[in-house]
Amino acid sequence: MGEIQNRTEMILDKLKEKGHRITPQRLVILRTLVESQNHPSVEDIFAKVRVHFPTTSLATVYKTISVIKELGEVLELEFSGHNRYDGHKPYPHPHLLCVKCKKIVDPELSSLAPLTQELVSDTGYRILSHRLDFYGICPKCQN
Amino acid sequence: MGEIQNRTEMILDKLKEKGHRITPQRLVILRTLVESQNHPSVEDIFAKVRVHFPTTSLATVYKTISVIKELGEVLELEFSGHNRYDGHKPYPHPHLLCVKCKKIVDPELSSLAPLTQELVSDTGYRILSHRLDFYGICPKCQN
DNA sequence: CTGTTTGCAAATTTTTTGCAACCTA
DNA sequence: TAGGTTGCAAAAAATTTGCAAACAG
Repeated sequence: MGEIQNRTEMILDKLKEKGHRITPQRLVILRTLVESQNHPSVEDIFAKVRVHFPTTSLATVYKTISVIKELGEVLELEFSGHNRYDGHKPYPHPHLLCVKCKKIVDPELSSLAPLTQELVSDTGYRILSHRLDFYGICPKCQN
Repeated sequence: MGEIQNRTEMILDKLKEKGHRITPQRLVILRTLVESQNHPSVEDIFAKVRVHFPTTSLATVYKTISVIKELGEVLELEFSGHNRYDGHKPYPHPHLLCVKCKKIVDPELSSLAPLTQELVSDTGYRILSHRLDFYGICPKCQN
C-alpha cells in the first residue's frame, strides 16, 4: 500500500541526490503531480499550491515541473497553448480525451503491442517512444 | 495524375463556395500546404510565401491556415511552441518520426482499426479523431 | 462598388529568464 | 553559511485581434 507515497518518497530521494532542495512549495507541486489522475495543466497545479501557499508564483510551478521533468518523473503532453502533465504514469502511454468536458483518461489497450510490432516489422525503425491521443466524446457527454 | 492540382482546385472551389476570396498570397499558402510532404510549420510556410510576395505578413499566414482548417483541409499537429501542418493528408493518421534525421513518414498500420475498435468497446467513447506519433531511429540512422 | 483580405502594430497567452531577498541543508 | 529557490517583473515566443488601406469579385 501507499504506492503514491512510495513514489513521492522515491522522487524526493532523487531530488536530494541531484543536489536539489525540498521546499514546502515543491512538496505540494510534487504531490499534486503524483496524485493527479486527470493530467493537470500548469494552472491547475498553480491553483492547488496557492491553497496552501498563497504567495507562490507561476514561475515556481514552471521551474519545479522542469526539474521533475529532468528526473524523468513527469510526462509532458504538448498542446499548442495548454500543456498538460502526467506525474502518475511518467512514461508514454495512450490517452483518451473528451473534447467536450476536457477530461483525459488512460485506456488499457492490449492491441498496442501488436501495432508497435507491425510498425517495427514494416519499417525497421527502432521505436523509442510514442504519443497516442484519441479524441472523442465520453459516455456522459454523449447525452 | 495531377492529384495535387485536383486537390488544390477542389479546395479553391470550396473557398469560393463559402464566400472567401482567392488572393495571390492565399494561393501560395494553399499550394505550400497541399504540396508539402514534410509537415511545415507556420514559419516554413511564411518563408515560402515571402519568396513570391515579400510583403506578406505572418498574420495573413495564420488567418489563411485558419480558414483552410475550417474547411477541414489541413491537419494541425499541436506542439507546445511550434505547431506543424499537414495539408497533404488532412485527416488523422499515424506518423513515424526519426529523432536523428527528423524525417517524417506515414506508416501503413493495418492493426490500427482493431486498436480503435478495442478502444470503443472498452470505453464507450465516440471516437472523432486521433493523434498517433511514434518516435524512433530510422534504419539509415541506426548505423 | 461592396465587402473581404491584407499588413501593420498592439494585445493575448504561455513559458522563460534575471535577480535580489530568502530559506534549506 | 553557502548556494539553491522563491517571487516579482520583464522578456520571449507563438498566436490573435483591431483597423485603415488595398483589392477581388
